[in-house]
Amino acid sequence: MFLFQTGNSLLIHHHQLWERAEVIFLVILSATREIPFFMSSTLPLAQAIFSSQNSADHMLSAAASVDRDHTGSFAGANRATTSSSSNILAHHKVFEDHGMHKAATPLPAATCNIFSRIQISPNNQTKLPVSPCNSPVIATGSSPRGFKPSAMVSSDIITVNNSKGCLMENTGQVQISSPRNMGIKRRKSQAKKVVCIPAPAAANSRPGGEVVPSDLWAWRKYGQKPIKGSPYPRGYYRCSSSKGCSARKQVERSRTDPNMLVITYTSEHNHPWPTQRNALAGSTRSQPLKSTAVSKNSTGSQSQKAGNTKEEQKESSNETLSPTNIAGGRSTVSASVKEEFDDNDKQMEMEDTDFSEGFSHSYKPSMPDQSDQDFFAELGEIDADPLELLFTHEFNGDEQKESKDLDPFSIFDWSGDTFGEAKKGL
DNA sequence: CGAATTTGACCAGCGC
DNA sequence: GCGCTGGTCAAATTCG
Repeated sequence: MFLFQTGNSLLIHHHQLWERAEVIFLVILSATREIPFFMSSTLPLAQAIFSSQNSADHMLSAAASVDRDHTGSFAGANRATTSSSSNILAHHKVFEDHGMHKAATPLPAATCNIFSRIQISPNNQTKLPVSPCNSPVIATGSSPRGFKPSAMVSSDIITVNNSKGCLMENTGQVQISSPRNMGIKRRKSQAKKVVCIPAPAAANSRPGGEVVPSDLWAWRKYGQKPIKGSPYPRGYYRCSSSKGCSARKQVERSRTDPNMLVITYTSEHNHPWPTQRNALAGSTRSQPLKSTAVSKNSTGSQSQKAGNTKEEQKESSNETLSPTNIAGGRSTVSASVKEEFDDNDKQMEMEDTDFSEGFSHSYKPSMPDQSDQDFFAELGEIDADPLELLFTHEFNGDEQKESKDLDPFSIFDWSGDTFGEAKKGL
């Protein structure tokens, strides 16, 4: 596990069972936003999650649970969010105050911190505190790449007690895309990942407009449909990074919490992770921020309903978030610390520790052999296909090497952005 | 002009 | 069988 403190954010890079190339956690905690951020190595999801943001000045977002050993990592990660340091205490308070339920009064979108519990499975009764509001939660109906998500939040067993939480509507029946083209019947079991993330702040001023958090894949919108029972339309996107790619995603607002976006991924990308250039080249139209639009947004009415699709979606595209955007604002890397486990025992040992104590120490320098500067300096040297790095990496205990390979900044190609510059500054 | 978005139409699954 | 609903197609439109 790596622990970074990046300005107001604490980033925990937790890779477990890396030999499966499936498990990675990134937890970013914000002192000011009080929003825990989890992330999985399920790349598109991670990207989407990672790129989501609640507001322009903080890189935050949410979580994915990927834990072959049941709830270990997930629980640990969540526990981590409740542990010490001023950041974490804030989170802890959030957990307690909300009692895992909806706040009595609606919180501003950017500070919505409703943590509910998700019951993972009949076999695994551990209840994981997960925010349906701020932490994207991923449910997978089936496992991509043969990964068995024993503790990955499984769709058909997930329950969200939070009545206003983001529902994980992944039932046994999974709707798949391209039934006509592929000659495959719909509603058959297929890889499906549901991500629940907080809608970017900009979206909140524009209800009905889907501000789709970007991932590094390029998505092209091919449809939009009003969904019965929901005032918000659902957008249909397919991967445009590669011609034959069948990856699709659906983006809609949670009907129970308009501040949340529910992104459903179906199918897998059949091509390597695109480079930033490619992703940008194939992504949605860029649209420069217009002051008029901004002012309009700033005074936007929440009463707007779905159907104002044209302008909303254009703005959606405009606000498609990128790591650069996320990194924008005040977030700077003030310190970095990483700690790594070379086996599950160590990891569990860490999880068993009192995070309220452990964190305050652990995210302080605990990398005796490598300075923060060296660490990020090495990170900067990474120039490889992050997908390949992620999915071909074998956990060999070479922590330094691994720290490079798993560098989330490299993965998300922060080069040139504020965050990247911050890294260089270290 | 190429690429992305919009949007009505079409089709298939599902429930009654 | 019929209607409803969700998912996709594709022509038209929009934008850089």
